[in-house]
Amino acid sequence: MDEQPRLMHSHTGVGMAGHPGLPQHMQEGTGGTDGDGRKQDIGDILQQIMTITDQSLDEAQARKHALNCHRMKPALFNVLCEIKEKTVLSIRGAQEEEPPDPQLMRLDNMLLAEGVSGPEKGGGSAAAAAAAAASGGAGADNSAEHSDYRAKLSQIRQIYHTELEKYEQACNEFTTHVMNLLREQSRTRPISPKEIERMVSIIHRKFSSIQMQLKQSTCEAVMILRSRFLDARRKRRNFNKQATEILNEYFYSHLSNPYPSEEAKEELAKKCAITVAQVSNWFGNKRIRYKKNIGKFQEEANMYAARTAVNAANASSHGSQANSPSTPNSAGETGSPCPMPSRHILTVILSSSQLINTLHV
DNA sequence: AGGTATGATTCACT
DNA sequence: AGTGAATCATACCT
Repeated sequence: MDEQPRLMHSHTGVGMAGHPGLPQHMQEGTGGTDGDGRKQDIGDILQQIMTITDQSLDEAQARKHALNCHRMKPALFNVLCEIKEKTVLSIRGAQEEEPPDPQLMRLDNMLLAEGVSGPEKGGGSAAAAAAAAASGGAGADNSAEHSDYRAKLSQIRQIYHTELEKYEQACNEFTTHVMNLLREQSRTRPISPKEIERMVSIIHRKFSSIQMQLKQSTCEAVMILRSRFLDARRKRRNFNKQATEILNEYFYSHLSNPYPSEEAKEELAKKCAITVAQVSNWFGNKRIRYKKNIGKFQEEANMYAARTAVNAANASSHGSQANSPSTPNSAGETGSPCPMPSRHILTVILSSSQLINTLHV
């Protein structure tokens, strides 16, 4: 039992000499007239604590109760809390109150912008709308894709919120559990409310780092979704054969001036089931590629010229109009209807189209 | 796998 | 705003 005075000494030593801000009740104990009596009290308590594990459960329970009711218990408790505060906990204290994490803020902003967090938007995210506008207006095929996009986005949103709720619930449950545990333990070991508070903040920090991971993976999922659904370049599909033929037919029948008017573009777009912007793109590409390599397109040009001629001949023989979009045609177009036998038309048009081709360099 | 075709994008120009 | 030119990124073909 000679360990007891040593313990005593160490506690009083650290608490009083090393820490001038010690509570009044303990300061009195150092040199007061009843100092010996209080020393005796504390020694008594400590001895009871040291031997409590050797006792039977009932005995220990009774002793615990007796200890809790001891008149010196609150004082000892306070001192031990304070010592703990000034030694172990003060080291961790420095890293508290960190500023809001910029990365977390970025993630939050992005989730908000994409419509994952925050209030649900009825018409999809702003990003989706912007992407739709950028890709040349609302095409007929676009709307289907966007509804698919929205469905997938809301799926992500739902998962995100479910997980977030789960984490929050788990965090609250765990915090309550730990707080109860610490409160319970604070009866037998020195745990100050401040320490409980600190523990709670540690738990919250841990859980918020898990939340950050969730946010990060949600952001990644949204990015992948966006790139898959909204980046038109990635989603490039060749126009169907019929659409290409309609466009080519127009192009080669207006080879001298392959610049469809706005109305003509709209008509072509309608016929081909593509957007006006796509028609413009197509003509832009076609003009430049044709000009760059006329030789390569010669055969194609002849083929379409012939086809247009046949159409024209058929149309004239049936007394009806040709089936091509109305356009501001310039003089000398190859596809103008004329009352000639189709065979003659064919040869004339073939040669005229070749002539135009050669002039068009 | 590599080459070619093709639709989209970007930028400069008018 | 419309266009030409260059370029990108994917689809398609061999």
